[in-house]
Amino acid sequence: MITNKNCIIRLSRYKNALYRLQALGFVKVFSDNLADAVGGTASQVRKDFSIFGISGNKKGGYQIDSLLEKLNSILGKDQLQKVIVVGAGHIGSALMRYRGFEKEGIKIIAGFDIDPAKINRSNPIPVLPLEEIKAFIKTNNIRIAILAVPDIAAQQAADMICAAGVKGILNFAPLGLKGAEGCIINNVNVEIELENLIYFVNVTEKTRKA
Amino acid sequence: MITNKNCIIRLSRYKNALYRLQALGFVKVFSDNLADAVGGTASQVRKDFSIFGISGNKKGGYQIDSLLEKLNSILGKDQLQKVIVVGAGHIGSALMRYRGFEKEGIKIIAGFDIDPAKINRSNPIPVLPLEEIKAFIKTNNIRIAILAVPDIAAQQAADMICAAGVKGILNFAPLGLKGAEGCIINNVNVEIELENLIYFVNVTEKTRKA
DNA sequence: TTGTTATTGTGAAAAACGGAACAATATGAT
DNA sequence: ATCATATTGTTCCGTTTTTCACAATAACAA
Repeated sequence: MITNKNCIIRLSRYKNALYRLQALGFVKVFSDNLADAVGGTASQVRKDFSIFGISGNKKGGYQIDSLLEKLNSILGKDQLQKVIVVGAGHIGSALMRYRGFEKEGIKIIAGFDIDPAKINRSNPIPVLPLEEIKAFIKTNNIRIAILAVPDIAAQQAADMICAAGVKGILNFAPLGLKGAEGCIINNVNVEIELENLIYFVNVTEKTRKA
Repeated sequence: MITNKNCIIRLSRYKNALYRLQALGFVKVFSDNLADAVGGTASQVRKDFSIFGISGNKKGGYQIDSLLEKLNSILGKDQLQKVIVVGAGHIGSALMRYRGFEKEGIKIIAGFDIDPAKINRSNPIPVLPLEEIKAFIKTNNIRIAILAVPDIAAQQAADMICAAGVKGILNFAPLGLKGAEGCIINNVNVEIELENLIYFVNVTEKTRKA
C-alpha cells in the first residue's frame, strides 16, 4: 500500500495541471511537460504513474483524457464526495461559501454549530444545530468532515463525529488531534504554515548575507 | 543548514504543545511527553532538539520555559511579524478577522483588493487598493504576504509582490505558483488536502475489508 | 557512599524517497 | 525496409529521514 502522502499530493497536482492543459486544447502530454507544470522531475512523474500502473506510449506520451480518468479514479473522484463542516465561524462559513469544491466533485451538504444564532435551515447549505450531527452523519452516510471549531472544542467535536462514523477529518483547529481508531486526521494549520515560511525566509536571508 | 520542512513543522507543534502543558501548570517535560502530545516518537523529539543544539537534563527532562524560549527564537517569534493579505474575498477576509495570529506574534496589518467596493481605510485592518501595494510593502518593509486571490489572478499578484520585495508567500490559490528568485512560496490547498484525505480513507477502507 | 533507575544525546542501522541513467520500443523520416 | 530519434518504464544509486539501541549521566534511595 502507498503510504507516501506527498506522492498522492503530486497526483492531485498532475490532475489539476492536466485540466489546465486540456482546457488549452492539448490532447497528449509528456512526462516532462507535467514535471514543468507542477515543479518536479520527469522521472518522478513517470515513477508516480508506474506505482499506480498507469502507462503511456513510448514516444507518444500520455493521452490526457485517459490519464485524467485514471487519476480521478485513484483519487476517488468518480463519485460525489459529501462533506460536512463542523463550526460555522469565520473559517467554516468561508469554506461553505467557497465555490471551488464543486468542480472537484466535493459537495459540502451541511454545516453545524453549537450557537443557535448561527442555525439556518433554509440556506442552500443549511447550518444545523450540533445535536443533530450524529443522526445526520448516519442518515447521509458522511465519511468526511471539515472541523473548523475553536481549539478548545476541537478534540471533543472530533471524538463526537468519529464516534458517529466519520472516517476522515480535515482539521483547521490549531491543535493536533488524537485520531480515534479508524479515523484519519489531516491538519491544516495556517499559523504553522506561516511560522514555517518565516523560518525559511529568515534562514535564507541569513545565509545570503554570509 | 536545515532544509527539512517537516522538522520545522514539528518544532512549531512542540512549541504549541509546550504552551498547553505550561498552561496546565507543568514546569518540565520529557521527550516522550512531547512525542505523545504531537504524535511522534521520543527519539525524534530528542533528535530534532539536538539538531538545533537544544539540550535537556539527564533524568530531568527539559525545562518548559527555557525550551520555549529556544524554540521561539528558532522560529523567529522574538519579533513581531507584519503580514499583509492580498485579496479580500471570503478566505482573505476570514483570515483578516481571525484572532489566532496575534498570540503567535503575527500581525496582519493590511489587506489589498482590486475591487473598489472592498476598500475600507477605516477598518482596524484597512483594506487598500491594489495599486498601493508596492509602496506599502516598501514603506512598511513587509517580508511575508498571504495570497488569497482567485487562481486566475494568482501568478500575476505573486510576481507583483515578489518584485516589491516580499520574501515569502503563503498561497491559498489552488494552483502551483512559480516562485520568483529570492521568494519562497508555501501552498495551502484545501481541495488537495481533502483529496488526500479521501484517498487515504478509501484505501484504508479497502484494506480493512480485505 | 554505593547502587539503581530514568532519561538524555548520539552514533549506527534501516527505511523511505527522489533523481539519474539506460534499455526497450514506438514513431516518423529517408 | 532501415535508421535515427524521442519517450517511456524501471532499475540502480545517493541522499535524506526516521528509528533503534545504548553509553553516559544525573537524580534519588538505601
